[in-house]
Amino acid sequence: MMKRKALNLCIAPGQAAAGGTTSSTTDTTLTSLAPNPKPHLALQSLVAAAAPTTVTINHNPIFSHMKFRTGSGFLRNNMNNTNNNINNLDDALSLYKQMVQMRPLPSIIRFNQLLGRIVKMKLHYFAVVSLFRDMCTVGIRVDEYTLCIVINCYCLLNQVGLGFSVLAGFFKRGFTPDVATFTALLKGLFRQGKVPVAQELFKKVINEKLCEPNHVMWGTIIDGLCKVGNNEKAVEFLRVMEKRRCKPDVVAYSTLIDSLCKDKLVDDAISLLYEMIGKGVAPNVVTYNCLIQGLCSLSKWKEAVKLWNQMEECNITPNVITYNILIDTFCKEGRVKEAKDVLTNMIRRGENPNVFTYNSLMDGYCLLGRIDEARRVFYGMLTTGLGPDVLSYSILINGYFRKKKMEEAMNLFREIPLKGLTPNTSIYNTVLQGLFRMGSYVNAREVFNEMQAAGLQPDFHTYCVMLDGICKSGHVDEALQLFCSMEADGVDLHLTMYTIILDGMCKSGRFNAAQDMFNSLSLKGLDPNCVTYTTMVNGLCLEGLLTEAKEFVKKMEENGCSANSVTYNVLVQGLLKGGQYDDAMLYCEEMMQRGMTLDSCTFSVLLDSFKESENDPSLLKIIQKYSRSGKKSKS
DNA sequence: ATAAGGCTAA
Repeated sequence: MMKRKALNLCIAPGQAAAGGTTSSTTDTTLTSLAPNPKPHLALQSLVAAAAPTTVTINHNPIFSHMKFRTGSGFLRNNMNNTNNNINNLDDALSLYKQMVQMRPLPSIIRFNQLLGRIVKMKLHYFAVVSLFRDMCTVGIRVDEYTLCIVINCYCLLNQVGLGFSVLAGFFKRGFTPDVATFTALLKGLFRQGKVPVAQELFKKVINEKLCEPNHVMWGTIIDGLCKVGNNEKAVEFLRVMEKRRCKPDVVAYSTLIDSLCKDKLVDDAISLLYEMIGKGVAPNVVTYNCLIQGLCSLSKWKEAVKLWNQMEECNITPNVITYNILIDTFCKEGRVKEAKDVLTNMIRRGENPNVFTYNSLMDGYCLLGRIDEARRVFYGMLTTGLGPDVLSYSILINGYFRKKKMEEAMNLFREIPLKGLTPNTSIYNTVLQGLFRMGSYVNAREVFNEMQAAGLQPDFHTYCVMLDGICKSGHVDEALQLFCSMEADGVDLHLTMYTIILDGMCKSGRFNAAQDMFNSLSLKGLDPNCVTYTTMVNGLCLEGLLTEAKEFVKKMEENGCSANSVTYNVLVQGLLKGGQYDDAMLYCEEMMQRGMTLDSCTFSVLLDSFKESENDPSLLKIIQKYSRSGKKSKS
């Protein structure tokens, strides 16, 4: 218990890193051996630029559930073998505890290995920071590697400002930050969108010769530029790299290829593939995975299969990810049969399916309404030694809700904690949406409260599902209450949320209130989008204000927001219901010119109006036109 | 022989 106190360190803003001080950089012991004798001076302005406006670190009670395994052979077995058998945080912490008590202390390398191991778990970056702090307190002499690991963790926690404060620890200890250090910082800056600071840091690295950039650093910059959505700049960097000694490697090309694919520029991505091959850089599985994923997400899976074959010809072995991409794509296209063929193929070739594989398959079955088969996959996972994860539950629960089988869905939901899994916000969102769709308003409210009681913060989706569900179950005033309390809680009120509320108001006869709210949007700095406008057009139609509705459509186009098929359908329905058949016909013609079609709802309103109007000729014209075009598109 | 870059699901 005593030791735990030493471990249970939550970072306070002022003493963020590197043993406490952040500004005592007056170390003069740096010798001329270093490329730049005073890098800290060069970096001072950047430290300020990268600093967060407010420093907040979530208090992570990682040690509160820490269970020490005692009296077993576990720790002894791990003494000589740091890297193996450490599969979870508890194991790592136990080992750490054992290590700090050893005399003499294990070398810093062993500690670094342990920290690195925790980083690779991808979940416990803050634990690494805490352990580092403890190491400093206990008096273990950390080295450059340790500090670099900590910087990386801060960056992964989106706390690049704190990462920079670790730099002070470098200077204090007489270490010189190297290319790995700066690379980690650059990654952190890009992750938080601080592109100008990243650029400045890179400039300084070059101009002041803080280190020699290598492949990893260039790769990080290219990835960073891609991730902030600046492909052009990333290409520029690639071109600069081509002219330098440090030529782009597979990673640099693949990064860019992936980014192009994600922006649907698959053709450009493929050109880049051939370009790299032409320059003698051999693509690898990752390169092909990016391209196959890019093609698949555009539903061009036949071309994806071509690339797959090309890849095989080059003797590049597909990995789990490659198989999963194909399986997932086939499932999403409703081709579970093909997906299963890929699965069989993959097992035959000795690649083990993982949870992703089975989740995709389950999703495919659910999409086809074949819930029993989905369930069989779910339980089949257990027999292969894999455990369903929270996403597996979410998929199956969603499937049951689609089948309107609320009880099965909720039983599964209740099972999650019993299996040692922790429900996350996303699964709560699934359940809430399902419950609302079932009209189970009371249960949904309960689950919403339960979620907050469990310490889960509702996210954007949660709020949208709640607001929409409450409105659609006829409790608009309550939705407004929730909306107000969200505002009071400082929730960032997104346009979508306003649109949901506006829709609720319009559909419940509170049009004037809706109009007031709509007019107030610009004061809040929100620009209505097409959905918002359409919601209001619908509101006007419901009020019988058809002239205003037509003007509204004109107005939205003037505001640079072009009406889509939904807008027109809403307007046409309104006109039909209001008996303005000639106008309805005009708008239908406009729709045809724009390549839009009447949805089934509008069409049935059209037929109703036709009957009611005792065969109005304008309506007959529309019906004929659409029947004809319907036949044409079928043939 | 301990640190830094690319690909799967939502």
